[in-house]
Amino acid sequence: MSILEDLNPPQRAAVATVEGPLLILAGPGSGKTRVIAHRIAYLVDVAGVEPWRIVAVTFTNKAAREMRSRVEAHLGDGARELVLGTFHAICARLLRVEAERIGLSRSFNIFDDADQMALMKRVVTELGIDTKRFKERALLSAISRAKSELRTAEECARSTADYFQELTARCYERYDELLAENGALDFDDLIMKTVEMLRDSNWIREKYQDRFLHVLVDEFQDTNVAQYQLARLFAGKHGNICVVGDPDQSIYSWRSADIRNILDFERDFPQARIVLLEQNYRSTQTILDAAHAVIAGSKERKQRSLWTDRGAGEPIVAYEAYDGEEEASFVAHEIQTLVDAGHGLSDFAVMYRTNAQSRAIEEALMAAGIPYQIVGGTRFYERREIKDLLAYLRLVQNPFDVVSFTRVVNVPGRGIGAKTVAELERWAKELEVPVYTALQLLAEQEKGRSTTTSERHPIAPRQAKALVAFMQLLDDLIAVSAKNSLSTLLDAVIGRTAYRRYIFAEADADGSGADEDAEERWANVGELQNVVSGYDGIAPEAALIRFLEEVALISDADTVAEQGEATTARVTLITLHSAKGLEYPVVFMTAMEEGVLPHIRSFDDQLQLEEERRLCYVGMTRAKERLYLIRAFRRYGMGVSQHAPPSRFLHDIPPSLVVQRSPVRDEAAAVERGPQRLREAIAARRELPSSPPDGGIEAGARVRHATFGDGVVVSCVPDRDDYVVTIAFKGGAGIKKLMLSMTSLELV
DNA sequence: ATACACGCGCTTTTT
DNA sequence: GCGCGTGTAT
Repeated sequence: MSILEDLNPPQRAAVATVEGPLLILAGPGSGKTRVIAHRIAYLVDVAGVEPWRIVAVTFTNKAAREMRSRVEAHLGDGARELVLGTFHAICARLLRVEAERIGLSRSFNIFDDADQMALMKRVVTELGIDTKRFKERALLSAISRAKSELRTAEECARSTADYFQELTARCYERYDELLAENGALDFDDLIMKTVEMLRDSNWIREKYQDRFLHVLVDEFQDTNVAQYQLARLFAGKHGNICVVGDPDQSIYSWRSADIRNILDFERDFPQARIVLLEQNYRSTQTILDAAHAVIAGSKERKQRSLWTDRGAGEPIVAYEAYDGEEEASFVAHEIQTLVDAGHGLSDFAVMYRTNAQSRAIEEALMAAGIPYQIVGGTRFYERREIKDLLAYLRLVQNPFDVVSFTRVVNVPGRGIGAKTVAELERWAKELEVPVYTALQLLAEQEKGRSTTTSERHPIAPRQAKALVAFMQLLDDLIAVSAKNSLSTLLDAVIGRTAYRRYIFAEADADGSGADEDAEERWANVGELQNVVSGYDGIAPEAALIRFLEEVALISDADTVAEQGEATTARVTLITLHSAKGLEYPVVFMTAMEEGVLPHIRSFDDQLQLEEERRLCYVGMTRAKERLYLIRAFRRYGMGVSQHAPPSRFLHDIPPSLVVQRSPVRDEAAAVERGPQRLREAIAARRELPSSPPDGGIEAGARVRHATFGDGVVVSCVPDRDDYVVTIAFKGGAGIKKLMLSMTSLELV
């Protein structure tokens, strides 16, 4: 039985326990992905289960692709028939198959974040909601939370505890109505509608329960209530449900992920077998010990351990830079040093808490000539030109999509302003028909036909003419789509709208420098044509549906270059959230400061603080060989520069695992930065009270710093919840004065 | 209808 | 320090 051969005993149990419910608690680097792939192969090869009877859910599309290719290694072409994907992708597929039976259009569009916002804007305007007090974002996320707990608008309306909830319920109802009118579903709908479908239709439920003999869910700690219900529904008949997760890596509670699912699983399936994977094959013992020290600070955590036989390895490097800029250049410099020592560029990942932090790192890497890739950030499919063209394609698939309609009805400009659109919408509402239907009526009237059957439209002749032309364009495109490849359709969109001319004409109007921008945007259009050509083998109608679906469900993490992929080697820049599930030989975690990690918005909530801690743990456990924990002494935020105290998580790491470094140790940098620090220290002394503050250190006191050695205090001033102390140190080249955090000092 | 200028609010994390 | 949205001028 070659499938079980190179597995350790718990892994083997996880693979070969075929019948009944199974909970696998898998620590970071414990070979979880491998176990799942082997398990699927085992089910097929040894237990004789047909691949199409297995449904496996992953967290990202990339994980699904990876899983499929791993299973392929065992099963060959049989892997094709597996139902394998994210919850969202699998649900979208099922809903399309069953669409007619549940009163859904088969060509529904999937609304992404921006589409949802656009729709919500309409809702709040319609309902006259004060968006100063109640943000669309907040209302949307309340609705999303409700949907992820399978609560309908009606149910929300029945139990409102305060005004915000009442408002949410009202918005929810209207928002859903608008989605339906637009022939669209949002992300949460994909899950919720599938659950409702399986719950309400005995026939459909039995069909899938009979079909799915085995259900697997990866990253179970990050599923929400609706997703868990769905998994249970799938497994409702045979009860062969296997979930894999790690409560310590639960970092998506803000997206309604619910750790309680793990506890509920044990309750819902009391006979469940539990397997613990605790041997780590990824990191050095030093990295594991440090990560463990951080996560052990978490309350209400079941004691678990993690071990490796890989040896201690390099100590962790803790680096205090002066500011964000210096932090970034340290990263660049360090990467260069390690590259010179033989590392490849793809060995490195720089991780940060917020996307905004990537900027500084990016600039430093660029200046150093180090190639990099940013995961997430401004995504390709969020570029204006791409969204425009996608909106045309979406209109072709579903002309009732008002969000896409308003986006491109006047792009490129064709004399149809907001007022005209509003007029058209009002008329449509009056006739109680969708906007697209109103447009068709208007076109007929303009052609002089059937003026008697409906009320005369209120649009001025010139605008009416423009609208008719737009509808003609749309209808032509729909005709093209019926019997041509996706490429031909996209080319038709670009050609018929003169999109290239539009891009360059817009650049001209803007003035200097914009030409490059236009070139880049046109290149993006070319890239989209490239992507689309990958769908040309598929039948025209199916190709459009599939392409739009895949684009809608694409995620940040999906854009990480896969290992062994034939691209040029690059350093990876990535958020801690997106980094989950990945590993790199060398990891830099930046901005290890109070307010960033943990993030300031989590300060007043114990549960959120715990999640920040887990986020830190996730980041640390990505590292295989070397881990850098970097912070800056002062950092810019919202226009001002402030002193940033070190992250509380750093204090949890035993000092014996860490080597402290700072620019003064790295002498070249010290010479450069010394005078600037001194200037700022003097400036600070002028602005702030100079008397020794309560709880501070008297001027003249002798202190010790881990990096700089012994020194004498020049001044000590309060700065937020710490003191900034200016100290004169005896350095090799005379006396240096530095500003430091008081917490980093020791009195001697 | 389009173009530009100013002011406000804000920044977690994303399928 | 920035992007977005609103308001005003052409």
